[in-house]
Amino acid sequence: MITDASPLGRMFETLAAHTELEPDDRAAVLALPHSIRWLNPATYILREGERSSHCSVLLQGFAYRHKIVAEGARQIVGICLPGELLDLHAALLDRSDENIQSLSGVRVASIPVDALHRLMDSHRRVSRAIMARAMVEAAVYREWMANIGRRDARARMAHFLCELAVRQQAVGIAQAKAYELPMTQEQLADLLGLTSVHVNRTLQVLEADGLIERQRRRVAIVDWNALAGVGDFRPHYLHLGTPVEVEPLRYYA
Amino acid sequence: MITDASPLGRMFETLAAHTELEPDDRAAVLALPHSIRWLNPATYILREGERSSHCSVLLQGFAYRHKIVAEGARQIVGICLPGELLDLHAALLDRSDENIQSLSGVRVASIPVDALHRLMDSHRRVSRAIMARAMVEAAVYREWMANIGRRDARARMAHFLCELAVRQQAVGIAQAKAYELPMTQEQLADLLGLTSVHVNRTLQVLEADGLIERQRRRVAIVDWNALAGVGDFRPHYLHLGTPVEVEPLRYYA
DNA sequence: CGTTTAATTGAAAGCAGTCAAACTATGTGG
DNA sequence: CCACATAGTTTGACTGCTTTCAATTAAACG
Repeated sequence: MITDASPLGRMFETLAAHTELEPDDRAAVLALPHSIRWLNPATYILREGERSSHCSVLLQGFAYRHKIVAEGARQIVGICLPGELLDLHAALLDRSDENIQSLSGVRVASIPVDALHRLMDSHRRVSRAIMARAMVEAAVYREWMANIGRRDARARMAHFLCELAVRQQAVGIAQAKAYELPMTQEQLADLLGLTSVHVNRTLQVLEADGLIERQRRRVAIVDWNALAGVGDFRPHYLHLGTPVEVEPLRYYA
Repeated sequence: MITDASPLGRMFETLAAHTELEPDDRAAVLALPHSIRWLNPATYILREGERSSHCSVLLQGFAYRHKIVAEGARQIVGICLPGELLDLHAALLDRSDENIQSLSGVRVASIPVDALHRLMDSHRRVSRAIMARAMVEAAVYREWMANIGRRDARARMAHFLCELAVRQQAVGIAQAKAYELPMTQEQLADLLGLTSVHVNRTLQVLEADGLIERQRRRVAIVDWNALAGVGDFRPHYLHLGTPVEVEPLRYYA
């Protein structure tokens, strides 16, 4: 439960999800200097090639990571949810190799890189927690690679829908029975390594088969077990200590 | 130049490549308790689902990370070169979500997780260096995702061949003019999200076009610029401070 | 409301997959 | 040193999932 009013509270919860943290760790995280911005949808938070002196924490809304390859094709390489530290690599490497862009309207906190380094130097458990988060992020990258490289369109889509459901529930922003999918079909296509036309057809098949229902930008997973089966979805790679309870999702409760 | 005889010397060099480290950092890394094993090709170093109390450092030879999806299809999600810390996630998360297997015969050092934690707690620069390496690893994951998701077979293969050339040169194990590709075409296929049949045909085309030459398990990049062009290869995502000099590679000369 | 953006549909083409067989190394034991 | 076994590479014919191209419909927006 996130009962905390501090902007960075959710970030702390995210860190504490994988590593045991103490009250003084919490105090140190919440005490990080930061400035908060509201950004419109589709705003760049970080650009490829950019050098930056601040790290961004996503407080509210969704963001995504993407890369542009030759001929302008785009691959979305990650979806970011509230509580996540978006660009730790900015603190540790030279220039960014990816773009990060808001998907919805977002609230973002900027933390000076120096402050983050001081925090990690002084609080070993926090440092470890941040590292653990980075490990989870890498695990998700690996799973996506397997998803794109070795599953067909139907399975890819099913897998992604399951992942997003679980992750949204894990941070407590899914309404349990259905969730928001704040993406166009073109974005979904760029995420799954497909074309938007094929994404459209794939979604229709999943709906026709009674696995999901769609309504605007919302998705309801009608038959969780079937969808997870189709997508070969096993959530262990998300490293959520206690498996999140994933009950069948429905529009109509 | 790696003029160091200590087994962990190469690991230190790898860490120092992205973060400035001091002599006492070096001493601390080299002082890590460890045991060394020789492993045959195709030996598992880590298995999915496994919990482990040690971290492995690859000292010599090649290894690869992979995941198995439904119906037994395999996706290779990473190639590991000497000097790399293979399974930091073992130290920070519960169970492994991937398999790590030797490609060639390898020499591996096992370091107790506790010792690694103590090192990171006491040496902030080393801790930062390890984190930076993890960031680079993640950057490679992202690039591979873009490679698999948004490039055709020809470009995918070209990109991978370029990456491996640069990375091998970066750790000083490529003979500059040509390098070892210690993989079967089936493994290449599982890495690129293709079939072995198509990998075979793709390699033949690259050779016929005069971009590469093949001989056993060795590859020679005949026309670097052309190959990098075909593969849309830009090495910035490898975050090698000073760009590695990549001269055209040839067998002869 | 008109305008723009996103979703949907149909038909045709193509890149890569599948299946099966032949060929080439490499290695082993007699 | 050769016969056989095994693993990996190569080739051909055919199939098919996904893309491409184009046009239409629906939704979102100011």
